[in-house]
Amino acid sequence: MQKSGEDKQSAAPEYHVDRQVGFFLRQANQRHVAIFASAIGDKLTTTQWSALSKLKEIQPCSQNQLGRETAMDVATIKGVVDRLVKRGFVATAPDRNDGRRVVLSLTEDGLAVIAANVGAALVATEGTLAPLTSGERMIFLELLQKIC
Amino acid sequence: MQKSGEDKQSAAPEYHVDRQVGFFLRQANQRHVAIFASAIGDKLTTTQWSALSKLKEIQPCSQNQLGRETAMDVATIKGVVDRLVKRGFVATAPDRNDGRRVVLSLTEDGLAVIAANVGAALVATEGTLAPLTSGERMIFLELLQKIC
DNA sequence: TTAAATTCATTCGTGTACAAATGAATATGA
DNA sequence: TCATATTCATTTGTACACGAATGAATTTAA
Repeated sequence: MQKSGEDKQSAAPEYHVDRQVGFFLRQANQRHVAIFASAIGDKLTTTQWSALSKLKEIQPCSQNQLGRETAMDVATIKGVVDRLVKRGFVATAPDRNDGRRVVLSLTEDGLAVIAANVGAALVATEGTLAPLTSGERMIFLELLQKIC
Repeated sequence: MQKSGEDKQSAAPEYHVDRQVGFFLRQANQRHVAIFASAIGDKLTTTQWSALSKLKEIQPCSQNQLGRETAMDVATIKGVVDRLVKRGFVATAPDRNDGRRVVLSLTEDGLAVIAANVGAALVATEGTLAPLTSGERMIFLELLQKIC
């Protein structure tokens, strides 16, 4: 007896990696990162841009909190923040009320890079969604959010 | 005069990173990688699985070709293949007709891990798409492919 | 209040991901 | 044929991404 759902004559069940969501998600992300890199003018990565933009919204805040808000691991956000500090976009200071925390804030230069690149960031978003009509974009974004 | 499209009273134009496609794509991919990791039984990453599965389809082939078929950089596919060779899933051999190439093929163990994990890979796909109805899944996959 | 649990930041190790440079081998065209 | 271009694989350097472990600081609950 054959299990239902398998091919007749016990042919190998078909499996194609290149038809799985994961395969597409990885590539879609790769494409967006590439588009973003070519659109942005100050050598900022997508994650660095996320950290800067989010920090502008919620500053001052701790490193781990910024990581949580941007979906980055503690180890990941540390590296990202370190590089932004090194470039002078983010400033760190000890928290008076909590000896564990490092308080992050944007510097003048940090605010300036953000202002200078918001347009490019929007261009990157536009470029990534370019293959879709405006109707498709709305549907896509809605469904994409559901699987986050 | 104000540029059309901006807010009245020269309020700062709104920009939210956490509403951009890139932000969602990164997270969706992260979630899928996590689901895949917990579903798979042999400590295989999503990229390693892609390489193994694709190699089964097109073997024997060169390293760079496998990279192209799986959307991996030459440097990336090298690292992935090296780890698979080290674990005994992939075998390498010099190409008689082309002195530059390294011919890749699956070993017995390689074929075995694939067979042992196809089910888990499908479970991972299912888990990633779980928040969507079957109708939504079809639409989502179609649109996702368009932006790859 | 004090012991246990939690949070914060850091570090280590492994694994993608890609730009750029290199050298060897092959393919192309004048 | 022979110089040019292309392809292949490798290496270096930088940047995410996360598990796991550590130690210090703060919270909590008994």
